[in-house]
Parts: sequence; C-alpha cells; structure tokens
Amino acid sequence: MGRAPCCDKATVKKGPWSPEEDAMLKNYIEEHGTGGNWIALPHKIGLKRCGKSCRLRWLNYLRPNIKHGDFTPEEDSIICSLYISIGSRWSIIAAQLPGRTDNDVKNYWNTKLKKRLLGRRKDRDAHHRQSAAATTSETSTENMNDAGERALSASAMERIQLCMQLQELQNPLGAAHHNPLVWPGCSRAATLSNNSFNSNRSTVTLAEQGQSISMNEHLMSTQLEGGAAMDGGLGSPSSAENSNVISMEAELEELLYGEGNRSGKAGAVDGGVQQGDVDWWSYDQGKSPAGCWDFAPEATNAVFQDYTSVYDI
DNA sequence: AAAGAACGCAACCGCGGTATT
DNA sequence: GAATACCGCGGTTGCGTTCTT
Repeated sequence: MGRAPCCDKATVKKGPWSPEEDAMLKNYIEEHGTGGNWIALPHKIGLKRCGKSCRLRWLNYLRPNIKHGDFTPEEDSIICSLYISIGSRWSIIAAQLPGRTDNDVKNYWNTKLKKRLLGRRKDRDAHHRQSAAATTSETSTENMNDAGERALSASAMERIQLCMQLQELQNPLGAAHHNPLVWPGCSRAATLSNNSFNSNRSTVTLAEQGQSISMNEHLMSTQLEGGAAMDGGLGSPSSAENSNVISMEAELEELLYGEGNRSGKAGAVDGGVQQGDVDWWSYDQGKSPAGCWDFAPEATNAVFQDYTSVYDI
C-alpha cells in the first residue's frame, strides 16, 4: 500500500507556470513566507497547484538571487570535483555554488559537462561491440567484467571513468597499473587498495568564500554521512601529506578544456569536445594501462571491488 | 523550406528520511 | 512502536528550441 497522494491530481494544474501564477506565489511568499507547509500553501494563495510544485517553482526559479546559465570555468571545476568525490549529490554540490540550484547543476552536468568529459563513450562502445562481434574468443573474465560494469549504476561508471582520467593525467607513465584506483578524498579506498592517498587528495575552491580547502575537509563540513567518502577527513593531514597535496583543479581543467585550451578555456566551454581534448575513449591499452576500460582485467576487478566496498553498492 | 534529430531546460514523479501524532 | 504527513532529493519526462540534412 503506497502513500496517499499529497494532492488531488484531478484538480491540480500541471505543466509550465504562467506569469500570473509566478506573481501570486512570489508575492505571497515574500510577504508571508512559506509558513512551513508547502502542501497548504497553494490553498492559501488560491493556486491550483500541488504544494510540491510550488516549492520547486520557488526554489528553482522565483527565489531571489537565482543565477541561470553561463556557468564559469570555476563552477565547472567545482561541479566535476565534487561529482567525482560524492557522486550525484546535487543539492550538496549546488550548495557550493551561490545562486545555483540543484536542478540547474544537475541539468548542466547531464547536458554539458558529462558530454564534455565522457562524450567519447558512444564511439568507444560501438567500437567495442564491433570487436566483440568480430571475435568469438572472449574470455570468461571479460564476460565477468561486462557483467560487473552493467551492475554498476551509470553514475558509478562515470565516476570511475573520471577518476581514471584524472589518475592518468597525474601519472602518465602508467604507474597506476600497480596502483589501483584511489577515490579522491577517500582514505578508506586508499587502504583497501594499499595505495597512497595523498596524490589524489582534491582541493576545491569554494567560490562563495574565496578560499581553498581540501576536499576531505569540505566534505566533512557539508555533513555528509559517515560513510566511505568522508573517512579521508579523519584527523589532520600531516605536513608530509600536505606537501603532496595536488590540486585536482588543474587536471579537471585539462579534462574539460584540453591542454591546448587551458589558457582560453572560456571559449571552449561552448564548443563541446574539440580537437586537443583528452581522447579518453581512444586510449589503447599499451598507452594507458589504467586510463581506460581496456586495461588488465585484474585491475578492473580491483577497481570494482574498491568501489563497491567504499560506496556500498 | 521542410522534416527529422538533437539539445536544453523546466517540471513532474516516486522514494527515503524525518517529524508529528 | 506504528501510522501518517510532509520535506527534500535524485531520476526521469515532456516539450519548446535549435541544428542538421
């Protein structure tokens, strides 16, 4: 037995809001506040809208100081950094971007940033399918990996891919072959994979405060659950650790805009994937052992194990 | 110029968490 | 402790706009 609906769907209006409805809602809230009860609000105003719809409209559109469009490179960097560390926690990510709503950030990620970073996936998948069809000698290990990949959510897959890209950038010589993936800001993963955590510690510039803090400190401060991603924040990093802290921003910048565009990244924002961007899906195995899905199956398994352990999939 | 495809964004839906009774 | 109601979130959908053929 499901929960009773919050409103009568037969009498409630749906679809785009009219300027009149916007004005009614805005005027009422500015004068009286929400009253702590969104469900009752539309009745008080005389709107034929669901309370949830009113709340969404207010938070995403009518609220003062809302910014729309034109995400800055700094905002791009923050979104990517946080997405890699905490996944699709849009409300938390949006909280670091003054004037941005979670819906805005989510849409921006889905329509722009994800494509910019992972846009090669379709081509790569098509190529992979062709290769698979051309040969009947797939190993059982490979099949297991395919199943493992399918078992992960799209979000998890994206985060794995992004982390691998970052690791590749940080360690182009392929040492990552011996260093299973470490999630930025996650010492538990580092422990599980017997790896150094320091080189992957992220630094996020908080646009609102104009200061830089480590991703771990940041995540602790955002009161995320005491799970995996937060463990890296336990205790203060030693001076040795501090000396090894590498800002993720530069790497993200490179991923987002390509090395050739780092100085002119603003222009690249609107251009999508361009020549010079990191060609993630075209990496071959010899060139990038840990930087793509083609690397050794045992490494893939380690990645999945780490990931599923840490994120409790 | 027209048709279809792709894109971008606003809005909706359903679920989990939490407060209240 | 159970039931209920609401809030807030993330995923998804629908539709208008823009681009491509």
